[in-house]
Amino acid sequence: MTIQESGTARPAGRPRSEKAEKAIIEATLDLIGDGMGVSELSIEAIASKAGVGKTTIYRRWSSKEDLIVDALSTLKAPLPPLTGVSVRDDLISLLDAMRKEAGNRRNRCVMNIAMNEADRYPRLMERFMKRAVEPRKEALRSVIERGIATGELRADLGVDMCVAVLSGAMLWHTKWGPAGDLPSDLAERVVDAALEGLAP
Amino acid sequence: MTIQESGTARPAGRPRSEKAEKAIIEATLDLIGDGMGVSELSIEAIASKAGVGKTTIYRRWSSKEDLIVDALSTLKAPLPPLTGVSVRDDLISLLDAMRKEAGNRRNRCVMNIAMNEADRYPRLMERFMKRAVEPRKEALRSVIERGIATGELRADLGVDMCVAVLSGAMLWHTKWGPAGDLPSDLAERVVDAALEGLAP
DNA sequence: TGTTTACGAAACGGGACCGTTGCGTATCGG
DNA sequence: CCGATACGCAACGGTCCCGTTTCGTAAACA
Repeated sequence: MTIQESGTARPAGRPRSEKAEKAIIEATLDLIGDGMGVSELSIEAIASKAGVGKTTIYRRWSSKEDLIVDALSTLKAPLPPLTGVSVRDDLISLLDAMRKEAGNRRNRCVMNIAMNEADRYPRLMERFMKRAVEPRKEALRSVIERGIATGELRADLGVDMCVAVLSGAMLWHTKWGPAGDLPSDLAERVVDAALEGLAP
Repeated sequence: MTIQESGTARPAGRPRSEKAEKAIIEATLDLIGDGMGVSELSIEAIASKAGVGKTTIYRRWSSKEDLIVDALSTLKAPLPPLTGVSVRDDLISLLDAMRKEAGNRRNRCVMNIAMNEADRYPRLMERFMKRAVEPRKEALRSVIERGIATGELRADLGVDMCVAVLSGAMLWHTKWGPAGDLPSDLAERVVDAALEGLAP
C-alpha cells in the first residue's frame, strides 16, 4: 500500500472516460427529448445511441432511475434576472422564461415526465422537482409576495391562487394552445389578463 | 341461404359475449387508471385482468390502439347543466365539473395520457380529444363568448386567453396544488380571482 | 515492463409480450 | 342432432430488453 499523493485518492488503472459519461447523459436526454417515457427508456438504446457498451453504463449507475436522476440534474436552471422595479415586469420575465423553455424540445418532454410519472417514480420526481420545478415556483412566489406587500397585488387571494392563475395560463398554452411556437408577447398578455382580470 | 328475419343479418354460430367485451374495456380502463401509459399496456395484462383469452381480444380489435380508442370512447362526458343566468355562475359550474372529474382516478390518468402521449399516438389522441376535451373546451368557449357579448367579460383579451386563465388555473391545482382532494370551493375562488384580477 | 482498471463488443440465460395456432368446450340457429 | 362460431386456455416461434460475463484492447501508474 503506497502513500496517496494529494488528498484525492487516485485509483490505479485506466481512469474512467469523461467523454463516455457525457455521451451517456446526452443520449439519455436526447431519448427523453424524443418523447420516451421513463419506462420506455432502455439501457441498450441509451448505450447504442451513446456509442458505448452497456458495461460502461452499469459500471457507473446501478439502475435506470439513477441514471435518469443524474441526467435530469444536469439540466441547468438559469432563472432570468429580475429588475425588481415593478411586480408586473418581474412576472413577465418569469413567465417569458417559461415560454422560452417550452420551446425547447428537451425541456418540454422533461416537463411531460414530471407531470405524468410522478406517481410511479417518486424519488426520481422528488429530486427533479427540487432541482427544476421548485426554484421557479419559489421565484414566482417571492415576486408575488412582494407584490402583496407593496399593494400591487390583492392580499385576499393567497399566493397559491396567484401562482395557479399565472403559470396555469402559460401551462395551458403550451399544452393546448395553437400549434407552433408560443407568440413572443404571450407572457405579457397573460400577466396583464391575470392582473386586471377577465371582467371589465 | 335462408331469408334473414329482420334487417340485421344475424351471423350463424355462437354470438360474441357482451360480458367479455365489457370486461375487456373495464380492464383496460382500470389499468390506465392505475397509471399505465399506452406503451406499457399489454394485451396479455388486459386479458388476464379481464379473465379472458387473448384470442377474444384479437378477435375484436386488431391493435392495442384500436382497443384503447374504444375504451376511452366509453368514458361519458356529461357536461353539467348551465343555468344561463350569469356568466360567473356558469363558469363556476364548468370549472367545478373539472374539479370533480380530477378527483376520479380514471379521469385523472386519462388526462395524463392526453397530455403526454399526444405526439406518439396521434390518431388515438385525435379521437379522444374530439370526444372528451373538445366538448368541454367548446362549452367554456361559448360561455365566454356570451360573456363578451353581454359585457360581463372584456372583449379585448380574446377567448383563448380567457380559457387559458380559467382552465389553466384548475389544471395547475390538479397537478401541483397541495396534495389530496381539491377544496370544494376551488372553482368559485378561481373564477373570482380570474374575473376580478390579481391586482386590486 | 508489468499491473491494474476501463473500454467496446459480443454472447449468455432469463423474462415479458408479441401475434398466431390448436384444443376441447359452450352456445347459438336450423 | 348438426354445423358454425365464440369461448378460455396453453403453447408456439420471435423480438426486445434485462443484468452479467467474457474477450481482446486501451490507458493510466510503478
